[in-house]
Amino acid sequence: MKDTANSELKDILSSNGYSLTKPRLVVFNVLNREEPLTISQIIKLVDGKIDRASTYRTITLFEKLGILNRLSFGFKFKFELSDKFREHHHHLVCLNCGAIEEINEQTLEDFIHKAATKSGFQIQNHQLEIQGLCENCQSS
Amino acid sequence: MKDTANSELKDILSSNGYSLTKPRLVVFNVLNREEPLTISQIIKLVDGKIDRASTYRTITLFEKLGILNRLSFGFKFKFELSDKFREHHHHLVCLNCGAIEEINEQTLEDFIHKAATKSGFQIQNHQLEIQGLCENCQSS
DNA sequence: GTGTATGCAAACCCTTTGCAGGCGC
DNA sequence: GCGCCTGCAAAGGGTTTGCATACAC
Repeated sequence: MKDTANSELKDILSSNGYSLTKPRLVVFNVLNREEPLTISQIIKLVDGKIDRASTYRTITLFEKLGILNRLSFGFKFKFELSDKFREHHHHLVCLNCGAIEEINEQTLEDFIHKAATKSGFQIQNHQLEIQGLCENCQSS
Repeated sequence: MKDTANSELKDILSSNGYSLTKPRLVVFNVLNREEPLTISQIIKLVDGKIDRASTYRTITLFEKLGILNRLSFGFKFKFELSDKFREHHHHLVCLNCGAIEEINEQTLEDFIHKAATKSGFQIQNHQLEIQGLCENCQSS
């Protein structure tokens, strides 16, 4: 699975004229293991291995190539690998404990597409984030 | 309509122990007239009238009091007045010309609530953003 | 070997904070 | 009149950029 992901990454890079370098691999592997991360979390996780500036440049490039998605979590942006590497999904974010749960509902997806198409719009991408209280935090 | 909005604003402020001051009115009026704005757009629009620091403080306060919502638009946050002042809706953002269209579909809302509740989650808020091409830009 | 990517360091910009004076109630 | 709010200016962080060296192909 990991190997598949790495060769997929290499394909995307080289078909766009970029090479697979150490910083790019390091950032990719961090994102491949963890839940959505803020830039500063990514910088901390790769600290000592690669320079901050390279981390920023890599994230910018990955976003341009559609390798990762930028999500808004409350008042911060977080990044996670795109649908090319992970199944398409949305997030339930608990406002109390910060837990992040994924939801994946085909009927919901269909509805979103239907609603947008109705306005003559041609969908390329969408994000849905839901905030509230998870089951554990409702009782407290 | 504008007057209604202004008195509604005053109510929210005073019932929370805050007063209606010039900077707060200026920022509110800018948001009441325009489509979603980034912080730097807001700062530019109120430049000369109020200080940057006050703009930041006002936006922070408004967000805390639920007067405005923070939205993620691509790689920036934008702000617009909350459901208290505008009907609840979502956005269709054109990736080519940047046009922002609003959609408002009750069935979609119901579906989002149903999908989240299924996981035992108690919804408090949600955001949906859809990117693609608007009707005009599809032909070019 | 050639051209791109990295690391380093400095510059830049956005945002926050402390404080004295001014304004809302 | 009292206490909160603003403007100013400075500090603090996060992000970007230029350039010489190192690496990928």
